[in-house]
Amino acid sequence: MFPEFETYLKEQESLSNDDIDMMRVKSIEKTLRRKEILVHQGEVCRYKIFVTKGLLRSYTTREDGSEHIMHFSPENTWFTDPESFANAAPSNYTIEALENSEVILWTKNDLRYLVNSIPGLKAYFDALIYKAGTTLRHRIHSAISSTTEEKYEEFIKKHADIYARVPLHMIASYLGVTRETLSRIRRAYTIGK
Amino acid sequence: MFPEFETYLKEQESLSNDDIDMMRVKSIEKTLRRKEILVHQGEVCRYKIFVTKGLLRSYTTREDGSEHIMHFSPENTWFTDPESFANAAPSNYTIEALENSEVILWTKNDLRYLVNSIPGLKAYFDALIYKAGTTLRHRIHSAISSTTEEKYEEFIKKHADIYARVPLHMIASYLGVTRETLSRIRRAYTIGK
DNA sequence: AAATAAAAAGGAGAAATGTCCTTGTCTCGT
DNA sequence: ACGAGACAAGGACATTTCTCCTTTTTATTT
Repeated sequence: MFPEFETYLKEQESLSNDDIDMMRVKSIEKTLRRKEILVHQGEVCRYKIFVTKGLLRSYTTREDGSEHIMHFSPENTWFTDPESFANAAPSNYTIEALENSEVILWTKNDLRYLVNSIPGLKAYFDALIYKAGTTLRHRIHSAISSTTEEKYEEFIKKHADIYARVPLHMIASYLGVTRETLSRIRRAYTIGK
Repeated sequence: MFPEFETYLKEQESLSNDDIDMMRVKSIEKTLRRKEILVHQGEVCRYKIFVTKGLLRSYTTREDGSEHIMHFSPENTWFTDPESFANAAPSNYTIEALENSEVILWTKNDLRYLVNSIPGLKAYFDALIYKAGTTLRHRIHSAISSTTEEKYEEFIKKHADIYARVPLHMIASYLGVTRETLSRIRRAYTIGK
């Protein structure tokens, strides 16, 4: 579990073995079964998460029972609820494993310590935050300006890996439409080649 | 123009007069008339912008001529196109003054120099980026999970200042619906008190 | 102050989406 | 390997939104 993380991180950022060891000491390894929930809506998301294997999602449930998926996080990605994690506030989201997964966790305090101790780690996370911001802005622009068909088409192009691994109704939920609408879009889309 | 900025910034972050002077030296003051465009779609957004007076917006224009508003930036807020600014890439957005406005500009190089020279400035911008991220995530969640009426209601509550200053068709554009739809929502909303 | 432009509301029909339902297939867990 | 549950597709109808249009009101400019 940690070896996969080590391999990945060394590709991303040049870190010494000592640096990696510091991160290992503070890390918590966890195995999740499919459908297992890591953070329940209303709980504090105490961890920054690195997914070494499998796939997580975060979603909210409204009063009427409808689910709305905020994010998919496959292997070799970082994940958390930033608002809950940063402020130790109850999370609006449920974080669930969609496949049998393996994750590494760090608490906020430990992560702060690591960022202060390991040169380059702050810059690494800053770059990730910048990229995440780009993605968020793009998703907003798409939400307000694209047709459902365009959103679907972009999703399967940009997230072919996720598309192949999650049920369609979750893609519909991520895009903000019902599964029936997505089904209609797909019909028209496949016929139109 | 700069005095307003100085007043604002000193409230936000404890900076020495020397720090402020450094920022002043690198700053570019600019006055914009209503409807004047600061960055055209396709141009590089070379500046990080602080609005001391007035109101800016960023928007895209699609092939069919429809406009989609990404952001409103009133006085005492920072603004730029992060993707264009960071990478010196052509911007997808047009940045336009909606009122006669006054802005202060810094280039990327100058800002990098300032952030490296002024203690606390990096942390200040980091905090702004975090808050912006929270806003973006909230807007996405709203886009995929709220009804148009809920989006409208939230907008006028959270952005009462903007609501009072921009035409309704721009709010519709920001929310991702046509002005006719917004008009209908408002009718139902006002009747339902 | 008058002339011009912009903004808002509303109507009517078309298109898209949501809702509720059934059916057939697939998949997962035991 | 089997059975229960999840998933996908599609039909039918209701609702929402879009599109195109006119009319009235409000702002802006000269």
